[in-house]
Amino acid sequence: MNQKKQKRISKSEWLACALTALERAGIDSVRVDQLSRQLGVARSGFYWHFKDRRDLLNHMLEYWAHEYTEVVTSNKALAEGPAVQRLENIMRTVRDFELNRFEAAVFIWSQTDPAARETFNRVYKIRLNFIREIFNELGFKGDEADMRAQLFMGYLAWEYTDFSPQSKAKQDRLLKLRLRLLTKK
Amino acid sequence: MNQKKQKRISKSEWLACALTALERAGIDSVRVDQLSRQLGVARSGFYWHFKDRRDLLNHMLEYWAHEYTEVVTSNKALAEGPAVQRLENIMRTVRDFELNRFEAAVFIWSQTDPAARETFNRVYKIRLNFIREIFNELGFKGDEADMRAQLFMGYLAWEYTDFSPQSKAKQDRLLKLRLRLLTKK
DNA sequence: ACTGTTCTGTACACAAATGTACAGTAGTTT
DNA sequence: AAACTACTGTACATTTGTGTACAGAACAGT
Repeated sequence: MNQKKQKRISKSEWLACALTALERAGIDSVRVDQLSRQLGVARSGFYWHFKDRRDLLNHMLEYWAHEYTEVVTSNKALAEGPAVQRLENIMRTVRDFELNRFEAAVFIWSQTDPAARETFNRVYKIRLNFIREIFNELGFKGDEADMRAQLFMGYLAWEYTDFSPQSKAKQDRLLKLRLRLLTKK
Repeated sequence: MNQKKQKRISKSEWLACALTALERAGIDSVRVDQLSRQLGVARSGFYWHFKDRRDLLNHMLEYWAHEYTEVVTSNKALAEGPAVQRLENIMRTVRDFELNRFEAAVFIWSQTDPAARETFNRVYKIRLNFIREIFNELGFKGDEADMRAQLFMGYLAWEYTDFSPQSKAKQDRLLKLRLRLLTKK
């Protein structure tokens, strides 16, 4: 009955908890102290998994760069079909899996942390090239392709703020309209 | 020679310093302690101007809502001319005065602070209505107007991240192209 | 020169976060 | 069952930040 089951928190659980804090309140709120309290364990366990707080931050960057970019740019399923269809798939994937939920936090983070800045810039180059490539395929070249890729990316990054909450049905209609406009000659 | 001129820091200087910190590293980095060190004075002066840290935060919200929204929505100069011209003026004003420099920080702030959330939502409704109105004038109605206003706003908010640094000349060409696309029937 | 207002420095009490040391417990492998 | 790995709790030293108390300097108006 009263077997005192000891809580055991794995490395990835510490990471997940840290990422949630990052999303909610920015990198400065990612505190070892608070994470341990949220997980209901003592702080010391943290230092078994990570050398120190900095070590955790580096792991977070690595995770973000991989899970929130390569998942799109290296997804076979998203590389098939006609160009317009691929753009739509990307829009839906980002929305459905909330792949943009760390954008603002990581951007702000990148303004003061050189490591974050390096990762952020690298990831954004990859993403932008990836999208521009598709617009090139659609026949847009030079400035015209750059403009559309940036508009597409910029909107996608900011969309998560949900600045204008609306029904799923309406979201869907707007997505379609947006796609049509962005690919219009 | 050695007249010890005492530094005197006004309320608005504390505010400005706090806003810079907000922009650079988010609301959690706005620390009375650090502000005082950056200003080169003791912490105590702060408590003459503000009741406590919370009081400062409220002033920051008020300042942001006013200076970074009403300055656009209540600007007579921006309310003149044909609709397309007005959109271009807004785009240029936002870019030239960097009116979007607090967007990410305030958004993240709004996720944990009810007061910030209230201000953020209020400001975004005003902005969105303001822009949609112009698209309505251009003949876009319903979903079509909503989509364009959101795309316009979303991009504008995210543009400041400067995720793809480019020459002034190119920025200008892209702005023109973007305006044409967003207002295309 | 006098007076009140505006602002600053020093000192104190307290809370929150970091990192280290070390002993110990819970599973896993041999 | 012994040994090993993976983890946890308690305790401690240090740093950083908040807010209060209070004495006093700088300035503006009379």
